[in-house]
Amino acid sequence: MRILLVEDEQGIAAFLKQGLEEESFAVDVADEGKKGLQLALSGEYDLLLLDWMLPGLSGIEICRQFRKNFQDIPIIFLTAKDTLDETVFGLQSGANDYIKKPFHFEELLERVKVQLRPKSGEHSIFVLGDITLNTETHQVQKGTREVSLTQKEFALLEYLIRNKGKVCRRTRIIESVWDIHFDYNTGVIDVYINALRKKLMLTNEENYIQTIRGVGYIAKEL
Amino acid sequence: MRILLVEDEQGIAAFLKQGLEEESFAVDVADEGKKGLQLALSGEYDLLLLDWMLPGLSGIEICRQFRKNFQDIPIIFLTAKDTLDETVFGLQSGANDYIKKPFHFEELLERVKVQLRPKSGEHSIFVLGDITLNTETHQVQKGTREVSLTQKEFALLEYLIRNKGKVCRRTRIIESVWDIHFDYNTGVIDVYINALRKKLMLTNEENYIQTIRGVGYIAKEL
DNA sequence: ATTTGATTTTAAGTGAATCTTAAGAATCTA
DNA sequence: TAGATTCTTAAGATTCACTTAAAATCAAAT
Repeated sequence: MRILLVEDEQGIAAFLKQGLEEESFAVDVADEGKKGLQLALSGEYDLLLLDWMLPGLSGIEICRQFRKNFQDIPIIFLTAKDTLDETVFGLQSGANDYIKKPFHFEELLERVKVQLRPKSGEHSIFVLGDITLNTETHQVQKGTREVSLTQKEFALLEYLIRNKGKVCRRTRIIESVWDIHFDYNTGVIDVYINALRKKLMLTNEENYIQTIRGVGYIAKEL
Repeated sequence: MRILLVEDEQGIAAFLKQGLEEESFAVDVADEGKKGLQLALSGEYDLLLLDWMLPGLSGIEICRQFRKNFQDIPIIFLTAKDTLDETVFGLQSGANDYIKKPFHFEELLERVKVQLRPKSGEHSIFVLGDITLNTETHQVQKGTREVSLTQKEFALLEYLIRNKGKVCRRTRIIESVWDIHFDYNTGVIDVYINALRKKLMLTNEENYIQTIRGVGYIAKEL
């Protein structure tokens, strides 16, 4: 799930970005209104987090313009304002929810998940054969054995399992897991696939992660 | 309240399902171990009733695997076995109660209700290996030795133990223990983890508090 | 109000784990 | 079989956690 965060305060932006990424969202940050709108309109995001007060365009203005083209993408406002008027105004302009600063990250996360729920039915536990991956606790098990994965290994496995049964192209993988958007000619993926297969002890009879030559990989049950 | 019943004997399953539904529980039945675990992991249940002997996975195996992801959901075993050994084994693997077949439905119902009773007066003593932490008296012991902790040290240890077995992310820790919601890039956690390990004299063989690089820490028994 | 001692936080150097790159070996496809 | 793609390994770069010490903050007592 891709989230666009438009927020000018460095600290808040960094904090939210990290927190959300730990929850395995892909987060891009714009620190200024105009750029925010531009990115938003690229259509690559599943959810928008907009600060209310922004240099350039205000959050509300972004919201209104964005809604002209995208009706279904949820928008959540981060706002220091709490007067009814303003809030109503915000919701009228097409936002789905708002949250007052200062807020607990938990609370934001909760609302983000609520907004995304209908689409993804988000469960924090994913299963692939006898492999379970828990995004909540960041733990992976193969059968009864606990497998310890590094961050990148975990992120890659999560991506594959989330797309279980679908072919995952290398370009997509590198975009989602590594956040690299150009320059795909790197061998990282291979290295990490290798690491995963090793740690999960996948054999030829139990090749939950198969390679599709020239395209990418696919995770599937046997 | 949703209950998952994993029981292979048709008759018993139907009997219990009906009885519990009359008490207005929502009951799902799995007649086989593997399916049982799968359903359990969906996270939709408030209580698990597990038969001891099952085709596929044994009840105990389900219990153990389930516990890795869900610490707070009560589990009751239905068992024909009554030797002390086996029962102890069951409770050790994470069950909250067990009931010997044959049993009166009333009795089962009673125990179910006990387990679901709103957690009143929160347990004040938490245990991690040979470490005990008493929120009532604010005391901590390692084995027989009393360990004196400062407020923050205590708060951190309490947080970790309350979430025993789960990975605690740094952002969560800093939110819950320090109440810091932005600007998390501080080294405090490291310093305090260090202090705890020192005061508790945790060695490499006895590392109740393990670090998950890039993510956070986990408190767990060995 | 000032001092003192304890606690909490910041900061910085060090070391270890992880990430990335690169290159040769193995495998697949045309 | 040749060329391309993927696998595997190892080494260099980088990031992150550990540790220590010192600064800042807080609380109690004079």
